[in-house]
Amino acid sequence: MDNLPEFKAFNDYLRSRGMKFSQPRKTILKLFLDGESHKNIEELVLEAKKIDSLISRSTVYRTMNLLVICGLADEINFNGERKYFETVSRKHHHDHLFCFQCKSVGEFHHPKIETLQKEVAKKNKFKVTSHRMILYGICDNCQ
Amino acid sequence: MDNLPEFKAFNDYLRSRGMKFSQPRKTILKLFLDGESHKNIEELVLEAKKIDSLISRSTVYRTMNLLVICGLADEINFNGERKYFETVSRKHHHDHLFCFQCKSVGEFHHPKIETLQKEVAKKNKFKVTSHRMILYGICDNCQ
DNA sequence: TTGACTTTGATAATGATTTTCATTATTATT
DNA sequence: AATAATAATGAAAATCATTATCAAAGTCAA
Repeated sequence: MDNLPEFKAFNDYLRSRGMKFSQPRKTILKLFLDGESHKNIEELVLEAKKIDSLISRSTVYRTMNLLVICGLADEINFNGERKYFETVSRKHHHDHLFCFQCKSVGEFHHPKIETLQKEVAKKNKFKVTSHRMILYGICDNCQ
Repeated sequence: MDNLPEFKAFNDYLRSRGMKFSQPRKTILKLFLDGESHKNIEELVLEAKKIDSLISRSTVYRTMNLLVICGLADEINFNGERKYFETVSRKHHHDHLFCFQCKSVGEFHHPKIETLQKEVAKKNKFKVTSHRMILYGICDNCQ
């Protein structure tokens, strides 16, 4: 588990600024990487408490913020809903399908759309640093 | 001013459920329709107070929520930033360019992308009710 | 003018997130 | 080991945007 590239990356990041890769941080990183690829704080807190009931909500927030800062996690705001985190490193870029019914988050990737986005950016002389595309609706299961 | 279609629509909506098209509501609707096409609550409150210093933040929130419910306003969440409102009725659908520097909001429309989105939805058996696409970065001016 | 509404502003409540702070852990140095 | 320096933690308080509450004021038909 500890030999995943994210463990090394987070460890490096922390060490490089005199911070520690503590046990709570390891637990939270592990949970973040495992299972469902989109988790919100509430889910992470619940899972963390199952493993170590002493881990506090504060620490989950703090750790997730660190992961975002050091580029290992991405925040996504689905309209209105509470914010979600997803892993950055292991996946290629993708966009989202958000189901209003079951709140599940699907993913898709469409290279042609990416190309057209770049075209749009160029036409508007806009320097894109990131982009986000979300289709809202009802997923196959919920229909 | 009062003969804009939005005034008629809001008036109809309110009357139809025994509500009043009060002066504060008129002022807020006017501000919402005027000028910048993307405004957040803070901007609306400031502008409203300039016109009528008695208008409260509560009334701005309440009125904007009514406008969203009756379909005259749309809420957009740019990642992290506070939520923005935009007019629904007068514009065709479009997507957004959000500048991190000056927080300005540009718009674009690309029919081909829309087509590809529908294609993606179909492939995933996902029933789309709305979608949102935002390019984040630095606008022409700020570069 | 009365009575039955609706609207309003001020204020309190809420919910998610961040900050504070006293305590506990970790680590390097003696 | 003991110590000192610094970081991490949990609990609780603070913050921020938003929503709900409520008493007072406004509207309007009968």
